[in-house]
Amino acid sequence: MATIQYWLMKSEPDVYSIDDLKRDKRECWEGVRNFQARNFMRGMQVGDLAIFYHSNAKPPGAAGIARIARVAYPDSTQFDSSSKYYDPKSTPDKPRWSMVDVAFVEKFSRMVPLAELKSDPELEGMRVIQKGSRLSVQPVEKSHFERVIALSKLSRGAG
DNA sequence: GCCAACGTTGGC
DNA sequence: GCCAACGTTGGC
Repeated sequence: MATIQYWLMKSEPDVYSIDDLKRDKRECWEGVRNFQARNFMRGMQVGDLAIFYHSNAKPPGAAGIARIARVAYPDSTQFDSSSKYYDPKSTPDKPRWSMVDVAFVEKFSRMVPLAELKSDPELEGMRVIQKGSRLSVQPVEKSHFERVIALSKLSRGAG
């Protein structure tokens, strides 16, 4: 059995939240328009786990867990001129952008705010807590992934 | 709303 | 290939 990889995927909850994924159970992760983030998605395997992160939220933070349900395939919105994700430089025979499908795993009983991720010594070096980090899809170390889950199970201030 | 960070584009 | 201009992300 292959070792699974761990990821963090950002979404603005006003656009698509962990509650939306809980309702939908499974959804395609459309709209990634950054090459580095796209390349990370192309490295994902079915069964990989991702922290579902709420960006541009009050407060921003880790909101739950999703599982990769389908490996990367062309993002159809890039060919749709009515979509805000339309990319006129992309053609169906040479698609620029990919997406994966993600499935709902869990919504944290307590979302872990970014400020708390930043203040946790065990999460030192995690990409999402670095100043100016804009990457919307990023790999996460297993120890960091497990630590975020552990934090979600603590009541604030406990421990 | 502000603005720092940083990715992309395009002129040269 | 350089780099300035521009657009976007995203915390605060």
